[in-house]
Amino acid sequence: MTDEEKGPPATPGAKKAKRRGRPTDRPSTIRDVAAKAGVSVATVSRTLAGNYPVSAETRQRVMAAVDSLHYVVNVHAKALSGRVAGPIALVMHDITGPSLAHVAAGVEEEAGGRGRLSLVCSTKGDTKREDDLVQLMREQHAAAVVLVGGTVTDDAYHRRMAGYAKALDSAGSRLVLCGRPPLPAGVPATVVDYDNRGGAFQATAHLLTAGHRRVLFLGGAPGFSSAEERHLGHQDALRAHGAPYLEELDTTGDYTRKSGYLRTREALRTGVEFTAVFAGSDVVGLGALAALREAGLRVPHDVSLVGFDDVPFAADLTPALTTVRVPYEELGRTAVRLALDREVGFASDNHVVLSTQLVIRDSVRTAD
Amino acid sequence: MTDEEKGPPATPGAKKAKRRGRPTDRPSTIRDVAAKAGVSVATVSRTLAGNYPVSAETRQRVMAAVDSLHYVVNVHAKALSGRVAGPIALVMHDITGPSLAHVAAGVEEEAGGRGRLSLVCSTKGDTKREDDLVQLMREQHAAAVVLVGGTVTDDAYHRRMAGYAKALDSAGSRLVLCGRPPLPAGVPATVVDYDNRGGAFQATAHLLTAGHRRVLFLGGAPGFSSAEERHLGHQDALRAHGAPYLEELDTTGDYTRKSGYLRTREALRTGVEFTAVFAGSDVVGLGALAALREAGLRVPHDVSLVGFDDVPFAADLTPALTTVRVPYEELGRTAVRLALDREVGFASDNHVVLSTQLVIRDSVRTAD
DNA sequence: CAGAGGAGAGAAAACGTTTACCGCCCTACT
DNA sequence: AGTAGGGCGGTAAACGTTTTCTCTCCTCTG
Repeated sequence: MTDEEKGPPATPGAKKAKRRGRPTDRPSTIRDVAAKAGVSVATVSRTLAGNYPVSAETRQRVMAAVDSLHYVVNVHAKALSGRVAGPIALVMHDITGPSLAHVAAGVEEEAGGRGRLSLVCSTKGDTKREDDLVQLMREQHAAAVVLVGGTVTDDAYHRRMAGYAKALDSAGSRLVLCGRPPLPAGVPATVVDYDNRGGAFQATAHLLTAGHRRVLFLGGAPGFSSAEERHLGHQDALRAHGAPYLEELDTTGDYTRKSGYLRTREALRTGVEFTAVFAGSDVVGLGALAALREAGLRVPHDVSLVGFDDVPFAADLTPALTTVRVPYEELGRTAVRLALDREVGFASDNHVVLSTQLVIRDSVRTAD
Repeated sequence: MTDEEKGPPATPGAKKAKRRGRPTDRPSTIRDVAAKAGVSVATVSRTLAGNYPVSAETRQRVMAAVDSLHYVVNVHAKALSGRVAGPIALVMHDITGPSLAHVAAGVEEEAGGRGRLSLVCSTKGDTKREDDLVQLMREQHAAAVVLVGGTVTDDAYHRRMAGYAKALDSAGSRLVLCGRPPLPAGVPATVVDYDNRGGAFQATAHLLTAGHRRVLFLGGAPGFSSAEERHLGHQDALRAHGAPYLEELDTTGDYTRKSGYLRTREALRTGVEFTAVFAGSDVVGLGALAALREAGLRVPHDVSLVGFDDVPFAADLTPALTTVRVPYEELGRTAVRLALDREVGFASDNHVVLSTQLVIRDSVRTAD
């Protein structure tokens, strides 16, 4: 599947060239260098590694040979003899989303800083492909496999993760879940999440403090833990401020612009009253904004709006969107840090929750 | 640097466990499986590869052993014996940018579809780090090293690329440049670019056709080939439509929101006349939009605006931004396709230019 | 019934490194 | 003067696969 032939053996001649003599074709090996420099392979290896005394004159001869032959060490051989650290694998739904891209950047940065390579793969939401990818990363001897992004977190999900965790553990890799709820104790995995509930609480509380009583909630899909946590946070705030919970203001859908647009338009059409909107994600907020504007309503003059995520464009909207910042890059960095510290033998937590923070811009106005 | 010890040898006990007997600790090898199944390693290998007849009963025994030992093949060993295709390396400034993320997605998709792994690394614009990364990828025996994103393309740049190309070639890797100008003939590299000049031509032509005569051009930084091409395209259109070239309308800067904002505000302040703005990139357009709005000007009612790139948020702005679509994902896909086809022995072009396309939305209005 | 041929399996040689073990030669003590 | 020890360098044994030879049975054909 994932390992194909390097190329068809093609002609018998080509095959022979591959097997027999080295006709300028194949990259040179340490043995070629040794021969050219008139030393043993051990000396070449030691010269290159620099962890063993080598006379200046020998070093020079070796280096000259290395240069003239364009020698590069073969990682696979090196890894086989045990001197290469495993890469960090990042498995996500799709790299293109603004928040996921930041997680990826965080992972890449932290991994690179520690001399690790980052492998990225996208699943497009296909569970089967996720299975394959985890298996593949096991073969790659990845130091850590970081799964990131929302999913429905039902029983099947938990069984799947436990399976991944054990399979990876047996191959010496660590499973890290990013932006996902904790796993049962005993599962060999690390979870890095952020405070969805607290963030949502702050968002709604901000609206209520500004005097709004009827807040249209554009929630995420049921079953998704992050969506449910945000929902909970919203309700917490309602309760804390003594605001009524109104079923007609509580909607669910997915985190797309379209869904935000449709739900807002529908609310407007059916005439449910509200003076503010809390969008479960910034993109949903974008849709809401469009629907509001289309209906001739101004933000924040007529209705206030709060988003969630603080994606890059949030600050560039008009009005600049008040939203909840999620430390996506930090999420990625923390994921690899925890996995790697553990690998090196440091104690590290199995479950950390990063805090979120309300960032106030121009899309909320005090209710009259 | 990039290859560190897998972990400090720590205690002598740990070291011994590593070297000597296999105390449930180290992942199991093909030999363990062979022993458990009571067959030779050759048989295990063949069973797993499935490219050689093995009796049903033997197969079953082997599979049982594989399962119970949680065996996974070691890629490094496999690669050493020549059965693993090299990964695709993507080296970019920063994964976080909306357009680069799409290139990355294209690369990942095409690579994944062909059973290749994708390595991503970011340079943060540091040339030294780019050097290191290219060297690293050479060691990794990457099938292709894709460099993407704008840079200043001076002589030093060309020398650097020629050096990379040769170094990679000697290690059996192919250098692919994405969104960069062609290299001199003879350099073993592949270049995939898109039509900056043509796109810019269309953008300005669209404005001129709508009756605008004074178009503020927010160009990119001089020295960047893409910026210069767009500049050329803009001038082509001016000439083609008999519109005057006015120096005070021709600005350069970088492709940031801030730069767009500042330059537009400056133009407004100094009172140079214009009825339309052509922003060299969508983010720059975002800045222009903000400055225009701040000055009480409406888009497109008072001034028209065209961007470049068609980043995801372009369609979500108010007004939805008319812009030039760049096929970023296609760029990524093409890069790996060309590199891989060549590897397999198919002929493939060394230089392809993808076309861009004007997408008309709501930010341009016919001039009175 | 002899011999050809095929199916199934094992032994061992690569693949390209790193490193544990040994040597050798010199220098510097006692 | 004898020898301990340090600086250099070579030999060869891993590391975990794949694959080429072999070899041994069977089965089928003439």
